[in-house]
Order: sequence, then structure tokens, then C-alpha cells
Amino acid sequence: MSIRVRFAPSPTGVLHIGSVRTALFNWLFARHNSGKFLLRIEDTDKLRSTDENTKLIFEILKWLEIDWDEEPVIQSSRIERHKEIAEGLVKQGKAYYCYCSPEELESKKEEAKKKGIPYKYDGTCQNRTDIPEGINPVIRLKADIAGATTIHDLVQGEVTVKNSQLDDMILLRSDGTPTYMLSVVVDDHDMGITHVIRGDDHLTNTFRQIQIYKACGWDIPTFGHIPLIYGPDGSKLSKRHGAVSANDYKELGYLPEAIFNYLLRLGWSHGDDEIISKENAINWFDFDNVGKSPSRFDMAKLQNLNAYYMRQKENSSLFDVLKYYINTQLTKQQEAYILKGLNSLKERAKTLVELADASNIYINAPTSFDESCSKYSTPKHIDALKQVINIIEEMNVLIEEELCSRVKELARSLDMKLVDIAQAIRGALSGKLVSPSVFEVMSIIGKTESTLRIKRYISYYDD
RNA sequence: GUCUCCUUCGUCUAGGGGUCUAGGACACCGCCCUUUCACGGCGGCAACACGGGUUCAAAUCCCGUAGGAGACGCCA
Repeated sequence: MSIRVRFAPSPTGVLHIGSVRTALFNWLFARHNSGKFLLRIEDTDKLRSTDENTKLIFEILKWLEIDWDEEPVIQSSRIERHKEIAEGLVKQGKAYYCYCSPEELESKKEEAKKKGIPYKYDGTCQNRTDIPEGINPVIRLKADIAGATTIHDLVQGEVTVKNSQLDDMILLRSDGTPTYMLSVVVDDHDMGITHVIRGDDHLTNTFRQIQIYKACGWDIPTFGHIPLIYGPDGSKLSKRHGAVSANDYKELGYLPEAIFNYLLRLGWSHGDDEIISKENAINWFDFDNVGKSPSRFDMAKLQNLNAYYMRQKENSSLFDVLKYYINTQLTKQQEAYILKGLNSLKERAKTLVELADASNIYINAPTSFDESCSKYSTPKHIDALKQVINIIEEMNVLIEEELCSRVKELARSLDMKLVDIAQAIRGALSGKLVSPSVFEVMSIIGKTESTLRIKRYISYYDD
């Protein structure tokens, strides 16, 4: 039988980066085994679900090139089916109507808590004969509390839970809508899911869900529960750690390739391999090498990977994604400048946001000079800069190597170090003391613009 | 509280009884390259949670302890 897996996010919030990893592992497993990767939007909580979140789920998956098969299933459209199953179970005597009010149950929970015993629904309504008027009942499953249930989890291995831990869970709410437990099981069954791969926060739910499978007489799929991703301090990943939603990482300037590779290596490994292409990921992926322990999100490693993929990326396609992060409309000339300078720019940036910022040297002349520039603004430096202007003017076109050697010559004749003149030029060109090679920059922006920037620097300091 | 899961350098991990004086990557530190910053190259720091077993031999198997996480909803 061919493998069918699904990714089933709920659009009640932003798409968590940990969920993206779950999607990735599902996708890899499907592609590795030539199976199907399906999507299901779990939007039964209509109050908290938004179309915006749903849209973002599709966008992020596309961005990462995690493609899905078949039409996505919208869970809310299947409520009638869920209801039908729940009512069918009542008819078969495997489930029953429960008229206990939320208040009654609440007080029973309180009581159990006081006594220090775990709360379980006591089954009051299982044999109820007096049907109260005017109360909308819920449907509860009759739990089979005998024996134990064991699963062979793809990640966690053999896990056994005593059935006495379980109680009669609610399948259908009093308003007639299905609970999560019911809808996942019914949908997974109807979609023909063979392997349920999800976060390990669902591990204990699995045993409840198996009860539903059994009551319905359906085949139980194979489960795989992957550990969650935590923040750098081991607590739940939250906003204060930087970013939680996958979309945030895009905005922060990360390449999808970097996110893909980072997420893949977080919790899964293939020997000492660190840089893994999509093709190899598909070829190599398996659950034997998924770790059981939770992992922490390390922004520094992501940045390193991102820097690597930016350097690897061919300039024109890197420029295409870079445009998204540059806020101004570029002229044809500015585009050409950036493209020429990209080789040097890209090895100095860790994110696309940084790269966009560094590209500014080819877009705008500095409007101010960093405090640190003043160190290179003594009369000696100013004099040298004036002579640099002379050199520029003597040249027909600014050729990087020639310009460099002529300025070196100048430094010798003035008995200065090259670094002193170069830093003064850098300040003039960028307003900062950090940039790609000044000779490269000047050769790209040309004689006029170079001269202009240097002159401005001179008049700023020389008065 | 009950149940379930987890525990190798700061972080991600390799390791599945002897080849482990525990390997790689990121981060950090130093050196080299160098017009700055980076890139790159070389080197360094740094871990088997603890306690018992089993065994000739344990990071690796078993049992405890401690710590961490998750579940226990008419949320998903």
C-alpha cells in the first residue's frame, strides 16, 4: 500500500516554525517513499480561525517549495460527516448521550483535585434513564478501560499506556460540532492516511484516538511523534526569542533554502553532513535518524546557514529575492551597480536585510558620517583625499586594480599607510568604516560619483 | 497530583559493548591572509546528568535518583 501522510495545521494562529518542521518531515517522508503528502486545514474552531492565517499557511509552504498532492481538505466542511459517525456509534451502543452540565463537571474536577486524585469522567450518563428536558447533550465514547494499548511509534519506539488512564471522552459537543479527537480520526481515516506524523504534544492523545479507531472498526495508522522545538533557553519558543512564525523568518531576511536545511538538521541527522540539498534530503530522510529529545532553536546557526546559501546563490537570482528587502524603487543604473557589487556584498551579510542595507552604498551617497570617521579626517587625510581626486581625474575609466596600485603609490609618496587613505575613502563613500573594497566600489559607481562623495567628505571636515 | 516522553561540548548532533585520550558543525578565543569588515585557511577551549548494577570491557544494556518537557478541555 502506498504511503499517504498529511500536514494538518489549524489556522487559529500564525504558523509556528515547529509546525513547519513537522510539515517538512511529513513531506520528506512522502517524497522519499513516493507517497502522497496531503494538506488539511483544521478550522473547526471558527471563532479563532482566520482566512489570513490559512492564506499564510499556503504561502509559507510554497515559499519553502513543500508542495502538496490533491486538494487541501477543509475540516469545517466535513462536520456533517463527523456528526454522522458520532451518532452511528451511539446507535451501535459504543457511545452515549451525556447530559451533565459543564458546571457539574467542573465541580467534580475540583473535588478530584482536592483529593489529589486524577479526574476522570465518572460515566454518570452511561446508564441514565431519566432524560432531562431542554438540555442539549454531548456524545461521549464508551472507553474500553481494560488492558493496555501499545503503539510502535516511528520516533518514540514502543509506548504503552494503560487503558484505565482513559475516560469517556466527548466526541460531539452540545452545539453539535465535533471535537478535535473525533474529527482528526474521521478525517485521517477518510483521507486514507497511513502514517500520522505530528508533534509529540499529541503522543498521549494518540491512545484516546485509537479508542475511536477501534470503536469504528477502522485500521489504525502508524504514528510518528516528533519532538517540539524550544527557545534557546529551553522554554517554549516565543516572540521574545526572536521569531516564532515561519513568516517572521522570511521578513527577517532568511532564504527558504536556509530554513529548509536548518529545520531538517534540527532533530535529524545524516552522519556529519551539515549542508544538505533538497535532493539528498529526499534520498536520505528516514525516521531512524530523528532524535527523541527536544531541540532548541539556535539563531546563530540559522544565520550561518543563511550566509552560506546567500554566498552560493547565483547573483541574478539572489538579486531577485533581494529586491523584496530594498525599500526604494531602483533605477536601472542602481540595479546594475548592485549586481556588479553583489559578489563582495553577499559575503559580508548574514541575512537579506543586512544585504539590502549594505547595498545602499550603490543607491545613496552617505547623508552623514559616523563618529568613527573623524579619525580619518585630519589635514593629512584630507590632503591625501585631494590627491586621490587628482588620480581619479587623470584616469579615463576607473579600473579597480589600477586605481588600487596608484593609491598605493600615493601612500608611499606621502609616507602614509594604505589603510589610512583607504579608510578615509571608505568614510567618504559609505559614511562608515565598513564596506567592500573601496577600489571596487569606486570602479562601479564611476568617476563622477566617486569624486562627488569624496569632495563632500572633504568639505564636511575641512572648514 | 497522575500518566507519558526526554537527558553526549553553550547549541545542533555523530556514536548503537572494545577502533572513544568521545568525532563534526555553529558560537566563542587565537594566529594567518588583508585597504576596513567579511570570506577563506590553520589552531584552541569545551560534553557522555548522578548513583547502582550486568560484563573481561559501557557514552552505548538494565534499574533507580535528579532535572526538563508534554498530556490530563464541550482548544486544536
